[in-house]
Amino acid sequence: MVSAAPVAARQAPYTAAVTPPVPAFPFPLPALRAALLAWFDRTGRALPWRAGREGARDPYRVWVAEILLQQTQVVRGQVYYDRFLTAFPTVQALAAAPQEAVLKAWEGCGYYARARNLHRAAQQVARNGFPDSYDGWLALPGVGPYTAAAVSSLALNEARAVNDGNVRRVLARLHGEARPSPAWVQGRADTLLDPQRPGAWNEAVMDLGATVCTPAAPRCEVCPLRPWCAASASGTPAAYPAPKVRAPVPDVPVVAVLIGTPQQAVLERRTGTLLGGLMGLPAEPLAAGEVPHDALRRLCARLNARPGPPLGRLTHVMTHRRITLHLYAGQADLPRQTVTDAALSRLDQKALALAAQPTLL
DNA sequence: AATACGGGGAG
DNA sequence: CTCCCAGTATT
Repeated sequence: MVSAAPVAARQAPYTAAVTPPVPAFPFPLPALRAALLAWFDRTGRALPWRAGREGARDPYRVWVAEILLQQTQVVRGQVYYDRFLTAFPTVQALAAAPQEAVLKAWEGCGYYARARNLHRAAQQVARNGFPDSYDGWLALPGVGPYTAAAVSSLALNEARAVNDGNVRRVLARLHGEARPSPAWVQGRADTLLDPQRPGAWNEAVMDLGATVCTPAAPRCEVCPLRPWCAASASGTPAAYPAPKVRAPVPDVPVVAVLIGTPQQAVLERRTGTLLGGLMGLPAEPLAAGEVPHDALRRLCARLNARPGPPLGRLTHVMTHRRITLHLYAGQADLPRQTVTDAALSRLDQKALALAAQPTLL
């Protein structure tokens, strides 16, 4: 029912400081804004990072929360938020901490580049002070268009519209758009944003998406935007937006070795983008057609260790990998670490738990 | 425009 | 099982 707004030719996606031209806007903007903000003022969630005056929140707390909440549901982010703020109450404390301590606080939360970038950015902020604009925030590592809009609207009262999964779904349904492009969503969000209360508006749209305009079974009966919603009128609101096509998840066999005990073990620091910076049991992916025991010999040769008996097998699903880990014992005269002191991925936590329960399987 | 990047909740 | 989550960096 609604045609996509034309995108300005040279405008970079995501950075839409300028609203793309919108043809005849289909809603009465003041009434729609008033309806959603009234709903938000009545039923908005009381979350720990929402303390402080509207539009003048503590930038450090807002920032940490927004990084933690990237691709992470609020209930889970809240646990890590409390843990992280206790460990690093100020940006100075975060900047002064070693990376291992930061990753330990992030342990199990996933997407560990968030923690590495946040730590690096904190060192810039401790030196230069907090950015005073959307563009300043955007320049920090780990801060993209979403986070820059969130922090600048919530802490600086800057009129910037966030574009996250909630906003995408709410606007796709409101307009009846099945395949909203990022630029389309940003344009609509910019138009809708209440410039008088940008922070509250952003939180209101996200709250609506999280609690009412949910992916599978939206509760249109209680939605303050129902009078204007094309998807609700269609009778099948859950059909908007259409599901994203996802690449199949490959199966990746891996061999790992436990040298020592599940409590005191030889650990390696992972490098690269996958689990980079975390510690873990020495491990190697199997080559094509290789059997686990041959990979174990290769791994042990690298470590100068002697291969031992199998301890078990486990599977671990990540977003884009399904790992089958074959765990063996090994012997070597190498320094061990107390595993509870190290920052480990869930995969390594599972492997150590498996080794501690050798009767299973 | 596609892909890599964790882990878990909800249906 | 599938789909999604207060996204970002890299290609």
